[in-house]
Order: sequence, then structure tokens, then C-alpha cells
Amino acid sequence: MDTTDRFGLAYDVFSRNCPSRGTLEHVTGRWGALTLGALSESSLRFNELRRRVDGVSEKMLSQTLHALERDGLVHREAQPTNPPRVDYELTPLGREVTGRLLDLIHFVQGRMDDVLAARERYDTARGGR
Amino acid sequence: MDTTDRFGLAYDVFSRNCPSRGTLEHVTGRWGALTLGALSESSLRFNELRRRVDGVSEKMLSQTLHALERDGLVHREAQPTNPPRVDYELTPLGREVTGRLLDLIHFVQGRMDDVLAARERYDTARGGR
DNA sequence: CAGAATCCGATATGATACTG
DNA sequence: CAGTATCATATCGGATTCTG
Repeated sequence: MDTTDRFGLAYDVFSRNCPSRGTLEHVTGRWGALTLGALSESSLRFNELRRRVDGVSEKMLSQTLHALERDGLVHREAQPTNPPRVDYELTPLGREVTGRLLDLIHFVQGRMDDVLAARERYDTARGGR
Repeated sequence: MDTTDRFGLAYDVFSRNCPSRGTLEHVTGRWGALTLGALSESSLRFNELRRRVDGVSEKMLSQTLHALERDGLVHREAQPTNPPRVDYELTPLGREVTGRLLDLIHFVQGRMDDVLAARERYDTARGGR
């Protein structure tokens, strides 16, 4: 038994305490995914992001950006001006990750009619419970 | 202003109260992603899944499976035997979604060395805070 | 503008016990 | 085996306030 899984990868997301599990959660979490998606089109300032990601609070956006920056997926560029101007953009690694994330998001969005239909079947089969 | 976004999709995950946001959370959430990943290889019984998805509790697995089944991504096949035997497997839609999910997961796993290096740079640059 | 800090309620999750 | 029900808690997340 070594440290690589059956895919030949050193980090197996199926095991707890595996670092990739944490990064995956940053990427796919509610605010992480939406933030990366917003940044996939252009770099954005803090409050631009806040408006773009509908419903995110300052606190969660700040926290999300810190996690993504720490993982090396987002780059923070601060201008030492007054008032301050800070731009966030995807790193090369962040762009690769986001590309795959968006494939998933767009696919699910494109199949929501199927999902909604499945939900109705499920709900009616169980009498509204 | 209509109901389709700039991708021509009827459901825009960037808007709150969009149903695709919920499904995406089922798919990418901590337990949803791991459950789909486990089922991508073969259909599994409840307790097989529980062992495969390291750390999941009965409660969370049950809850996760219900959500995925309701969204039409997982099929539940119950044998009316005693003791009961219940198999879970991906639906065709579930397989398509999971394929894209695994692309993302495997990519992130394969780049964890980069992520870990970025974290160290981030942490040392800020003196352990 | 870009955030940090704080308070506090909502939700997610885990451990445990119980049922058919 | 395949779950459900209950309880305690940890974490999430939002609103507000404050600062450079």
C-alpha cells in the first residue's frame, strides 16, 4: 500500500485528510465556483465581483478570495493608490481548473429541464413528501 | 431582459434562486462529489458506498443519495428480500455529469503539488498568519 | 474602494440509538 | 442490511460596524 491511488495520483480525494479534498471544496463550493466563473471572463475588482456574484456578502467573498489566492488559483493585484484599487484575476492554473469547472456547470445548466422533470417524478411518486 | 443568460441558457447559476445552483451544489458538494465518483466505477450498495466514501456518516450518505436520486442522477434499485438489498447506480444523465466532474477532480488531484507549493509561498509571505 | 472584526442565527454534519 | 429519528455541535453565512 503506497501513497498513490489507482489512478496513479499521489492525492486521493476519496480519503479524508487529503489536501485535494480541501482544494476541491474551495473550487466547487457555493461561492468558489461562482467567483471563478465570474473571473473566467475578465479580471474584476472587489466590488465588481460582489455585484457579479449575486448574493455574496463581503465577508464570504473576502474569505473565498483568500482561499483561492492561497491555493494559487487567483492572483491579487493591489495598486497602492488612494482610493485603493485591487484587481483579481485567474492564474494559469486557475484558468485550467475553471475551464473544467465551467464544462460541468454549463452541462448541468443545459440539462436542468431533465433534472426538473426528474424532481417532479420523484416528488409525485412520493405524494408531495 | 429575458430569462436566458449570455450563454443562451435558461438557467443562470450566477443568479440566486436559480434551480441549477441547487443541483450544482448537490453534485459538487463534499459528499455529492465523492458519492458520484464512487458510483462511476460500479453500482454499489449502501454500506459499500459508506466504506468507499471515507468519513461519510449514515445520515449524510442517506441525505446525499436522496438528493441525487431526486435530481435524476442516481437510480435506486431495491430488492424486496430479507435482509434488504439496495443497489445504487448512475443514470445516463448522472454518468454524463460525473464524467465532467471527474475531469475536474482528476485535474486538481494531478496539480496538488502546485497548489501545495502556492500555499507555502502564501503562508511564508505572511509570516504564518 | 477594499477590506477586517464582531455578533448571532441558520444550516450542515456527526454520534448515537432505534426500526423493519 | 438499509436505513430513520434525535440531539448536540461545528461551521457557514449575513448584517452591521469600523478603518486606512
